[in-house]
Amino acid sequence: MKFELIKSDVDSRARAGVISTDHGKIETPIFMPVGTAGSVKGIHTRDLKEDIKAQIILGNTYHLYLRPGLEVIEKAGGLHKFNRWDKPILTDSGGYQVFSLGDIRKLTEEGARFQSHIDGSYHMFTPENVIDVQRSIGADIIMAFDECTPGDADYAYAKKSLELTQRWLERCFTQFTNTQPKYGYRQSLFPIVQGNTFADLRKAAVAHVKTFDADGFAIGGLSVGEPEKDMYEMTEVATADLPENKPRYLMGVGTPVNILESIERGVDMFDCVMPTRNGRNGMLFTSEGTINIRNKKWENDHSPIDKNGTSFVDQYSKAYLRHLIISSEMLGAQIASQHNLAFYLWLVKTAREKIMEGNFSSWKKEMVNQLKERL
RNA sequence: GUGGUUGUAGCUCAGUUGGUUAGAGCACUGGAUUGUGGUUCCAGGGGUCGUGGGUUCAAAUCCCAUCUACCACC
Repeated sequence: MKFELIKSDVDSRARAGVISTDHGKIETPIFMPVGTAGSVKGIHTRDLKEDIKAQIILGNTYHLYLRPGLEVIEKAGGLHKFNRWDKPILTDSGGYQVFSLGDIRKLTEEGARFQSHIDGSYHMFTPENVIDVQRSIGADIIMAFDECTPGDADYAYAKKSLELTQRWLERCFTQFTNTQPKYGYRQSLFPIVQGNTFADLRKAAVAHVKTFDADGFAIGGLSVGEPEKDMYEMTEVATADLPENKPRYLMGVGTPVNILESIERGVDMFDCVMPTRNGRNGMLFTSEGTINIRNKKWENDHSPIDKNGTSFVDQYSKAYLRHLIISSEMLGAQIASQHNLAFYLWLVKTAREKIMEGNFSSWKKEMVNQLKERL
């Protein structure tokens, strides 16, 4: 994998670049739709490509490992063949699931023991086997196994946790170096910067990850309950010291405003469940603000969902989409997800254009105000 | 016609030996959701307790009448 920095903004740390993988190029800044179990819920790959214009999607190690399991994916020839998505894929390592499924985990130096949410069976993730699993899934970008601390963790816990994540990172890279891709194309391993909301820990974490010859770097442990202000501060602390010539991936973020603020702070890659999960529950993001389509005021509004939208689904009326969502019709979740993803991809594409034109900052300021509106 | 059962929120139902301001789930109206368990959480509105009498300090609860729906019998 290769990253080329095309243009740096004059007024901020915002950047435009291109990532080249064996499955094609990714123009940054980019948003990556989340496809947990090998599918972006409710969206065909055709629409993902042609309508939403996604350039890379996520898969989830935790979920794919539990179901369908590695044997099936290997027999399919890897995830790209299995789900018929021939562009780049990134897999999350499962570190976040260990955190978010908190009740059923046990962390040790060796790794994380957890119980399947599907059948209650016991499993162990270690830095080594998480790399192996991601070799089997075959994503272009794979993530290190880390511990993601909750937003309100105290300093002592954050420090102890960071040190564990750092030891795990060493083991991830050792395993990565000692193994080969299974399907004939290259894979890149991204370390993850932890350190919670403590600037000195974040700085130490960045210094540590830079000692590895990685193709890109992720910032994790944010948007997990900490104040928004802390999230921006920690992002700045991280991007200040990360290598200029490698992409930065802010994990799990976020709202459209979060994304613009983070692009301004030097982030190149994003993923978030918000456009799909919140979409399924009736929350729509548009260039004019946020809509809760369940609200009664849309009951008889027969205007398009988003008159400025780029997706064909934007032609459906608000009243119809409200009816579908309230009736729990599958099509409602599909339309809302597709609209939101198309909007997110439009947002980062436009941000990139503005960076290229050299007027990102003024556009971003205006856009952020508009995005905060509730319609 | 006779006997029995039933009636409490939009729906399905709780409601103790009579005892504060009659509850729940779903639905409805708002809000939340950030490296996805097709969610989950928070808040709110809404009831002449079928109707009319009676007993009692006090009735959704006990008594009488009446209406409604259903069941059985004639």
